[in-house]
Formats: sequence, structure tokens, C-alpha cells
Amino acid sequence: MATIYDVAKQAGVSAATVSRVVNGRASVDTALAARVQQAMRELDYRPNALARNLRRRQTSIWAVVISDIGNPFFTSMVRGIEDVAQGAGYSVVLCNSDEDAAKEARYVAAALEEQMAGVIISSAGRAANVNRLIEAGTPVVAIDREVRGAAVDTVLVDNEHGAELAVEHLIEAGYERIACIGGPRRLPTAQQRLRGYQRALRAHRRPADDELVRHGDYRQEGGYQAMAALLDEGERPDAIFAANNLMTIGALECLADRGISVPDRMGVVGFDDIPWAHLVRPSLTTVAQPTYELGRTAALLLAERIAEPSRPPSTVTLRTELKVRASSNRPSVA
Amino acid sequence: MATIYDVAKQAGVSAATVSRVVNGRASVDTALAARVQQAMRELDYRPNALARNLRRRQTSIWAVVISDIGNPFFTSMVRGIEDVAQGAGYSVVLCNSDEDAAKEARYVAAALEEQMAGVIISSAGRAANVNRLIEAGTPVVAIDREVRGAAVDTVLVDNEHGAELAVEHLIEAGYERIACIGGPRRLPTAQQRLRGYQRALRAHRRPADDELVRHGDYRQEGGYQAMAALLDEGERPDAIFAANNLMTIGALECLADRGISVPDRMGVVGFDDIPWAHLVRPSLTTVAQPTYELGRTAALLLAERIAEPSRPPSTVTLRTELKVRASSNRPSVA
DNA sequence: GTGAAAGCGCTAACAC
DNA sequence: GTGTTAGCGCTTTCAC
Repeated sequence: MATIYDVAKQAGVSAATVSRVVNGRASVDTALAARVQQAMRELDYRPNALARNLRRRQTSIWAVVISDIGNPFFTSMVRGIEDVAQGAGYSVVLCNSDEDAAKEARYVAAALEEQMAGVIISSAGRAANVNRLIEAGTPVVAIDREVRGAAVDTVLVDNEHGAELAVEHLIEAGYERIACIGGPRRLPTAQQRLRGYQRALRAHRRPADDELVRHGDYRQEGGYQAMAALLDEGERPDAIFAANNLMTIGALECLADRGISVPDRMGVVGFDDIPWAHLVRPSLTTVAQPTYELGRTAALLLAERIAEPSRPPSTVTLRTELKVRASSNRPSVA
Repeated sequence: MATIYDVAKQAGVSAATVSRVVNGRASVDTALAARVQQAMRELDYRPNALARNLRRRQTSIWAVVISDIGNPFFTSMVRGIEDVAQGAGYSVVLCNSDEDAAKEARYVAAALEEQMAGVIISSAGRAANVNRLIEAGTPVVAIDREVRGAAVDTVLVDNEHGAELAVEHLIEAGYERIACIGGPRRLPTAQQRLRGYQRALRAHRRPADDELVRHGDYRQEGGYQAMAALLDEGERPDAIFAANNLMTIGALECLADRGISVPDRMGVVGFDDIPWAHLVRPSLTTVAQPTYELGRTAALLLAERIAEPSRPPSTVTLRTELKVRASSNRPSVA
């Protein structure tokens, strides 16, 4: 690989001048610049990013640490990030932590060691990882999940309100014993959605026993097991609110296996939309999140923080929207 | 951030010794090593990967360039890669090319400039990108999609055979006019699956007009439009074979919108499994690919190539498997 | 506007 | 087994 010195020699200038041309900085005489360009083409010169990174003390890459690449929720979020990043001259790489705090820590360490230009993170765990980044001066934005104990720019959705809407909708549809398949207790989104569920029940004076709540792992399998537990233990609910998309799928699977018909004998509303929600029979009522916007907003915040590292952190909360489809349509009792 | 010299001073040794301790290379006296460890802890020393990368002339990161992060096919493939990478001491970052050759080229350029330790690529385009990597000496493995005109380690599935099985299954189920929703003509996987479709039809002396073939973009929307075209133009088919998972979903959506019942009036078989295939009603018959194994195998090949750069490239082909579910179950005509 | 020179933080000969 | 030394390829003062 040709170095900047090879180009300099070929063009009969100094390495500094080549550097200026490459980076479009300072003013270089037009004729000289042309000669440099020519030399670069002849030698198929590609700047060595490693050297540049060392010198500049950072890369031009953003790391996006997501907690489950298998969740379609992240798909369009990532697109939103990419579209902004590209416009701002950054590349985006994805790191999949798989809801595993150790894996997440490894990726954060890598981002730190590689001196990534910025990190957008949907954290599986506590504040330690995020604080590590902040202390090292790496610009960070938390996305989807609030990070308690860290002063960090954050983009969220109104989880509690979304959950409340979902459960109110089930109540208004005439369901009476509404259960909840909650997410991992440690995750803020799970806590907020559970609160929304409880609030709606209390507001309408419905039973809100703990017996009606089971916790899953935000995965399909967890939704299946939570649903099974709700069916097998105690008095059976006639509707469920599931706190994320994959668990909703798992719950439906369980109901199908047991031959329990939705929405007649069990109303279902899920949190998070899924691209194929209307293909599932019956089509699924969901609390949809503005995923693309979520990504876009996080990327914009990151760009702003990079430009102005000392500004106070801000939190942006985006609205969810209840999409009523067939799975919550209780046949009226004649 | 503390540097290696700070640690050396603190421990009363040379930077070289610290480096040896950090990298676990060569033998360092136990007592000295302990002092160094201690100093590292005291200073919260983190090696600067940028400097190390420059010196070593490569990072310890593998880039995985995938063509559509929204396709669940890639999910478990990536897990397969990650599991091997981690064992071999590499981090994995994902780059989403979105089936866009220009975006792919940008990521390849980034991988080159950042001197990634290796690249696993599911290429959206032609050989140029892959050859660029090979010429620069970056170890590469092609995954899922063969790259013509590049001598590169490759992991594939038996697309043609899988498609053939799918179509034969439809024939045996009693369907008569079997259409195909093919993928983008330029993609080898699409070509192979189309060939398998045609071969099965010819072998059973069924009509194989071009009128029965439409091409989509491997996205849901493309599947929807191709299905609509098949329904609206010419003689209507009674079964379809769709060349990938997202297009299958799109086709089903179209059929649902038109009120055409599956499998009675239209048999459906898709290529690529989807995690929720059995939740879609009717449950979906698919040609399943060993996605995790695909990723694992690619990662192993990459590790081997890194260890032995000059060995001749090899191609591994994994088997697909037909999973018969309800969508291809034609009611026998009494 | 351009060049000389120093150095980012690390590793790997090489000498001892 | 340990230290000295010379870069990796680039950017950026600082002179001119």
C-alpha cells in the first residue's frame, strides 16, 4: 500500500501538502493540488485510517450497541441512525450484546480502545458501561432504554403511557381479567410498561394482583413460558398485555398450541410493532413505536454532542401509537 | 488516559515489559509481572488499540457486511459468526449494506482503511468489492452468496436443490400451475433458486412459461407486488414458490388482501425459514437454511485463512431442508 | 502557500 | 528475562 510519502515523492511535494489535499484543509495551490490528486490516482493511494486515527486520537466510526439483533424493532432504528451518520461523514458498525451485560461490557471496552467517535447504546445493564464511556470522553447517546445513574443524552418512547393506552383499550373492549407478560425486571422499559399496565387497571378499579403478572426475557421463548404459567396457575385471565413484540409472538404461539382462540377467549395486545403484525391471524393489536425516528433522533443528538461536548445532556421522548387490529376485538356477549 | 509509559514508570520497568505483560507474550518474571499488573490497575490503564493497530498493521475486529439487517435470516447467522470470533479473540462488527452496491463499497473501503483483521461478506453486487479486499491482503469469506470472478473462501447452501425440492413438493401435493416469485436477477442465489424451480417443472413436464415468473427485490414489498402481478396478468397460478422469506411474507399479505385462501386456492412454499413461520396462518412450508451453521462455518474459514493466508480458497455448501407445514397442503379434490 | 520535524502509543528486533 | 531503540503512517505546529 502506498503511503503519503510515496504520493509526496511522486508529486514532488511534501507529505504535509498531500495531507492537506486529502483532508481538504487549508488552502493548497490549485496546480499543486491537481498534481497530488494525479499522484494519488496513479498509486491508488488510500489513507491509512489506523495512522490517522492514532494521530487524531479517534476514528470516524460510530458504534451502535443493541441488545438483540434478532428483534425487528432494531432494524429500522438502525436505518434511522445510518441515514444521519452517513450525512455527517461517519460509518456505523453494529454490536450485538444479546442482552448479556458481559458481552455489552466487551463491546464498550472495544469502543473505548478503538476510540470510536461516538456510541449509541441500548443498554442491557446498569450505568457502569455508559459511565465508562463518558469518563473517557466518548460521546454517548442512550436509546430506547433509560440509563439510571448516568448523565447522558437519551431518546425514549413514552412507555408508561403506551402501556396504559393498551390496557385501557382492552378494558374498553370488555375484557375483565387482564394479565401482563412483563419484561426483565431490571430493564427500565419493562418497569415503565408494567407501571402503565398497573395504572390503567387501578384507574378502572380492576384487579391488579401480582398473580396476573409474569416476567419474561423479551424473547419469544420467555413469552411462551409466561403465557403457559398464566394459563396453568391460578384463575385464568381473559386478556393479556405483552411488554414487547417477541414475547407477544411467544404468547400467541402458546395460545395456539393450547387451542385458546384469540380474541374470543383471550384478548391480546403487544408492545412494539412487528413488520408482519397483520399477517398473524388474528392480526395483532400493538403499541407501535416510531423506530426510525428513534434512531434518527439519537444520531442527531450524538452529532450535536460531538460538536459541543460540554452541553448539558437532554432527553427526548417520542410518542407511541396504539394500532388497533383484530386480536383485541372481543365479541360482545349477546 | 494512562499510557504504557506511565505504567512502566509506576512499576519501575520498561515499556517493553509492560507490553509483554499486556499481551501475555514472552516470559516475564512473576514478581515483575505482578508489579506491572498492580500499576495497570492503579492507573486504570487501557491499551490504546489505535496505536497497537498501527503498529501491528491490523485491528482485531472482523467486519460482517450483510445485505439486509431487517432479514431474520441474518440474525442467527451473525450469532454463529460471533460465537466463533469470540473464541478466537476477535470482535465482530456488523455493516448493513441494504442491498446497495454503493453502500457496500463504502463499508469495504472502511474495512480496508481501518485494516480490519477479516471480512465476511454477503455481497449485493459484483466481484469488485471482494477483489479489492483480496488484493489488499485482507482475509475474506463470502457467505450466502457466491461471488463470481473472485477467488475467495465461500459458504453457501444448495439453493438449486432446495428450490427443486420445494417445487417438487408442490407438484406432489397436486398443484398444477406453479408460479415463482424470484429474487433480483443479478443475485446468484436468485438465479440458482430459479433454476431449481425450472428444473423441477421440466422434470415433471409442467408448464414453465416465463409468464409464471416474476422478480422481486427480496423485500416484503417486492413480494407483494410480484404476487399482485401474478394474480392480475395472464392465467392465474394455483401455487407459488417464493425465493426468499420476506417476499413470501409479502405474497401472503397480498393473498390475504385479495381474499385468496391458502392453501386451498393457492399453495405457498417459501425459501428461508422465519422464526415465526408456524404462527402465520396457515403455517408456512419453507426451505429452511442452517443459518447458524452458515455463520459458524464462515467464521471458521476466516480464522483458517488468517492463520494460513496462502492456502487455496475452498467452498463449503450446506444442505437445506424442506419443512412441510400447512401452506402447501392442497385439499384433495373428491 | 509550503516544508521540516516532532510525535500520537504501541510493538518487535536486537542487544545485553 | 529485560531494556533500548526504531519506527508504524499520519497530522500539525512552526518556520519560512
